[in-house]
Amino acid sequence: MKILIVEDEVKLTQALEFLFNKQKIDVEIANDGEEGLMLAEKDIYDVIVLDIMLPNVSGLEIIRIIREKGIKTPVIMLTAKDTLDDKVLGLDSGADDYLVKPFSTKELIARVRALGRRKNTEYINEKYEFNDIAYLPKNFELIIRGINIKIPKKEGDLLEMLISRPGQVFTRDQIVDRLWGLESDVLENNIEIYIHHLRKRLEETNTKIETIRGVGYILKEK
Amino acid sequence: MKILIVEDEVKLTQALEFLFNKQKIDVEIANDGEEGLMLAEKDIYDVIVLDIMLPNVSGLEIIRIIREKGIKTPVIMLTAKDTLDDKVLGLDSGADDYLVKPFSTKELIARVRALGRRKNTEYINEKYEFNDIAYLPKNFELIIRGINIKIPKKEGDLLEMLISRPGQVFTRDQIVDRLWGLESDVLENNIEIYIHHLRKRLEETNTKIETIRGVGYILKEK
DNA sequence: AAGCAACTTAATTAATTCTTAATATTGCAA
DNA sequence: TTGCAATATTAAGAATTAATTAAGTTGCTT
Repeated sequence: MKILIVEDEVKLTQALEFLFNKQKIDVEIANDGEEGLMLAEKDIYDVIVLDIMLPNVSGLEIIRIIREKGIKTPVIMLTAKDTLDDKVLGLDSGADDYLVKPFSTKELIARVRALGRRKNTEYINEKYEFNDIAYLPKNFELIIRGINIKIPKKEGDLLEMLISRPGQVFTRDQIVDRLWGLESDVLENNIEIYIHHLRKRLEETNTKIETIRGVGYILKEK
Repeated sequence: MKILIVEDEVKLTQALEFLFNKQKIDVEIANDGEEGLMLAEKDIYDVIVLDIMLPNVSGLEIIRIIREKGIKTPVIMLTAKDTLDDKVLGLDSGADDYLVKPFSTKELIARVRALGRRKNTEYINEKYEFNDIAYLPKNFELIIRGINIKIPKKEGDLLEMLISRPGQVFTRDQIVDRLWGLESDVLENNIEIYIHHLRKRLEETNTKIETIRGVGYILKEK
């Protein structure tokens, strides 16, 4: 699971990053609204944690914009007591949950987990299932015909991305961003290599990865 | 998605072009009002970004004229703080959104995206449906009798254009402009080739592409 | 510190898509 | 109805993008 935290208090973000990492949850940080919006738009996160009060672009703005764009990633809002407004309370803002500052980090982690796992959300934390395959991100295990196969991390991350929303196209950019981070400059060829590895593993299954030339890849039934 | 930017600051337009391209958004630039109007009239863009203060013809003029002509492309206005007038603020000008200079390029990109994806906009939808066919531009998939067929990009772009407004004639010029860009010098014969490909795909359906001799093509029920 | 697994780079091969070009057909006007 | 311009068809080769293979590097584990 990979989450985005948009929050301008640097100390807090550092602490959260550390705690989430301990829980095997990857974290990307944005320290202002503008950067947060840019990252959120990438549509590569499982959960977004969003402070309302932000420099440049407010949290509510960010939600509005990404929801307009059809991005359905669950959002948890962080609000100070004195900025608690009805929109947030009623979750009309487009957010899925909120926490009032100061909050317990344990509580936040629990809620991130809960949202990441929620039914109806495309991402499910514990186990992804599609067609005749399943994947356990926690142990990087691909399950085919009841047999669990441990696969390398990068392969796992890629598979997780694809299986989290089968039938949806993931662009090469999205894949690079998610697997190698934002300002990485790995050769795009690496995508093809991991796709290749996964395809080999899926050979005997009824599931395939389709190429959308010039765009990206998509997980489908054969 | 393809957008038109009408703005006389060359440095700004160059920067924007670069940034939009990175987001896989095609950009056409006009550096003065006259050229901008000429291009906007072509009615081949998904979004138009329009500076108010322009040499020759003002941005407000351009909107007025294209709206009079029935062109519904969403428009985002760029205004300096000191030329912010009520018309723009109230969006009575015919524009759909506005940004005050200096603006965050990320914000602009976000808003272009939001408008480009808006329902009822002619281009860019999740799914186009007409008669007995449908098209998914994201995956370049044509759906016939419940079967999804992947088609090449150029074919897809052409189909998207036609199916976005069925029953409307698209001129050969519009098609060339949209598929190959303005100063391209591909042989016009290419249009016929792609029309031909699409027709083959539509053979078994109840939908056809009709030739309007000397003008262009139109998507219709058989 | 050696050995192994995972990851990255690089180079080659394969496949698809786009364009050119050459030829055939159609529809319209004189 | 003949001839011309516009459109349709087909085939071939360029160009682009992806797949594959191999070799080298890193970093972890024991």
